Amino acid sequence: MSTAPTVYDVAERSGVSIATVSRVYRNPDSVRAETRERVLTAARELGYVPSGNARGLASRSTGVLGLCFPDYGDPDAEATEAEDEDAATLYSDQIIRGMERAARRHGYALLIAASLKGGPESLVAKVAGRVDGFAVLARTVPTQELEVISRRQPVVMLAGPRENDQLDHLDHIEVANFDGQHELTRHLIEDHGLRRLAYIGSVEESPDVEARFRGHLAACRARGVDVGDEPDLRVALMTQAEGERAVDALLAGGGEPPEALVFANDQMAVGALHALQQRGLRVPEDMVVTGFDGIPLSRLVRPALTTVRQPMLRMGEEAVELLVKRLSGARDAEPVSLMLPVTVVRRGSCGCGEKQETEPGAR
Amino acid sequence: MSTAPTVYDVAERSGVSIATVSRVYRNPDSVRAETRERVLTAARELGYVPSGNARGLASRSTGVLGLCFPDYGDPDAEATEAEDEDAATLYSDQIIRGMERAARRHGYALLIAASLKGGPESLVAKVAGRVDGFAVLARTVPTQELEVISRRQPVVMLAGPRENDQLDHLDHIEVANFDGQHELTRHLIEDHGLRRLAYIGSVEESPDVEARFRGHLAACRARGVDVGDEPDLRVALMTQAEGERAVDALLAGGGEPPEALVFANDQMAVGALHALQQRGLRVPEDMVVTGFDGIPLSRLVRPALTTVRQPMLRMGEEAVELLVKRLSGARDAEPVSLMLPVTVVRRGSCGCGEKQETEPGAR
DNA sequence: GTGAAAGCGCTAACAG
DNA sequence: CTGTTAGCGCTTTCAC
Repeated sequence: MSTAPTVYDVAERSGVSIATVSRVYRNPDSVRAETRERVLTAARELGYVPSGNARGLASRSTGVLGLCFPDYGDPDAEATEAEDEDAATLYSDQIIRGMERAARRHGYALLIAASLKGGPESLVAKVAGRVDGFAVLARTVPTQELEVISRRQPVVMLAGPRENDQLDHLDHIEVANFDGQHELTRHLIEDHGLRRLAYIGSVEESPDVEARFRGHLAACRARGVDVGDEPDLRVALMTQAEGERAVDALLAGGGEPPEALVFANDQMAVGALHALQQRGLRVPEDMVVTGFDGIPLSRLVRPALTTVRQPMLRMGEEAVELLVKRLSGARDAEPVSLMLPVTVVRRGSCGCGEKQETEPGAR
Repeated sequence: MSTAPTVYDVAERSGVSIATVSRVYRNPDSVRAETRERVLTAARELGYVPSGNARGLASRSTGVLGLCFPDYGDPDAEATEAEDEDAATLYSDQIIRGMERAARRHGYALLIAASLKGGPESLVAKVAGRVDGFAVLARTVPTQELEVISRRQPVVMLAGPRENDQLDHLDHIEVANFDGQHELTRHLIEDHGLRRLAYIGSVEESPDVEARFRGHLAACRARGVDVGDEPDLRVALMTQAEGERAVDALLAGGGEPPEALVFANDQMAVGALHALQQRGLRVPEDMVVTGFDGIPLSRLVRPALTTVRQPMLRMGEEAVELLVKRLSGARDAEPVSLMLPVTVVRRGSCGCGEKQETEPGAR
């Protein structure tokens, strides 16, 4: 593999100038058909492929959009190609797919990178330097670094609430966590007449998870249902295993057991379903269970899980739309903030037989 | 957003030369600590982000690996955010995840793009021009184009058999389709004593799917089981819906019904499970069903599906390893061809109660 | 340890 | 329609 051929080589071989070679690729119609063919032939013979870098440099644009997401779990932990895979199939994969799809529609490719740590040269910087604009999953990147970068190119922040500090000039997309949980809890209280609800959250300080809990709180309080300021239980990881453990913890103590277990995500809820089954408790007759996220698994378990579906795919698409909009003119427009509506999916685990969907008031 | 600051701006502001600014980013230790700080400070104040393009141009490398995959389904068909999503979650998503993970380990980012059609400037060319090397899912890209590109940079071909023609210098990773199906069919015949097997394939000319059928054939013939030269049925799409239809087609005709339905993928098999259930037929008592792929759904359906699990995640990882190896020296080494072993997963749908796994002879 | 200068391969006016 | 000419922003010897 010698040195790759350049426009000069192609130009020389086809007897035209480099400008013409360039035109053939950028705007074929602006070159006479015959000339074009000569150039293309020469290029083929030489094995010429235009350098994206040189192009980007000269034209100040890359035709690539980016996505930075957190490094879920360490890459060396060879996950058992079965169990955990489903779990991870959530967030980032869906967003990636949504972005890829939308990007393609607009003629962009997608550059993805999970966070790495490094010297002055961090992940974002690397991505930022190679794309026209990018999306960041909340809390993936140091605020200050993002601030600097976002001064130079469009960035959209995904999930999480709008950052309080200096990032308020970024476009931003979040999901109606509060509304979703609020509606779900309301449903349990009003439609199913439940009063003793146990909420299982996470110790992790995720704004999204917190918003869900606040939705739960609000729904309870508005209806005089007894509820503390804190989740009844906070787990470390929000996994199925933790969900199973949660059941033990909540049913172990004396006193009257709850009528419903309201989980902050589907994974835990699924784990709970297992644990409950093993204890010989029926869902929903003996105990109602609900989740949050709407992962594929949620509708496959028995009973199917009542949950709140997050539109992650759509989030990815919207992110691209926002970026594309900025890139085509509206660079200095006011920052946009989208709140994507969620869907409450009522299924067997709360006692609703047929699947029903509700979309709580999204703004 | 004015013009982005460059090394010159940073150099001027910090009172050093552009060379020093460059060094601070490429090799921090080669610059005196004090100087380095001055530069970094200036950079921060200015909002400087190194241009990946300029870097790539100057250093002839991008730090990015690529993946081209086919455009499954049209992007405008807003899939019902539930049904079809699971299906698509297969192939490309898993590969993407595997590649991303491995790429990250090696300090690379990943550029992904689904096929688009376009002028002389096709998808691959775009990707190729922006990465140091890339993987292509078989049959995503015109052979000739690939041939040209692969003369200039490492390319690894994923799935599909090694292309016969001029692409035999590419590294190549495939999955043991033949072995996997062979072992599965053998299992049905020898361990379950079945003799009347119906194979459901695809009209599409996929080499992978063909290899599976050949594995089936070989297993049958070696044991004197009656089987034709062609699948008993070829469907158009390999979807759940087609799987349901297949059941109708195969059970409609007079004559003795088959004892087992051997599907070329899991999707169809799952559809068949539904259809069978609706007809009041029990699986596996009345009819054995098997799939191929090992999608998450396969272990969630009831009865759980006996299938052959493909290591797509690993394929992504191996692809990156191959690329990295080429990029770090072994550019002219002999082309490598990997055959990844598959795993036969015995579950309820063939009559095996407990889950058992077998890895047929992979080379 | 730091500076000067020469490109990397391409696009983009501007002439012809 | 095609050629000429400047850069685009950074890395990289080679001196100092």
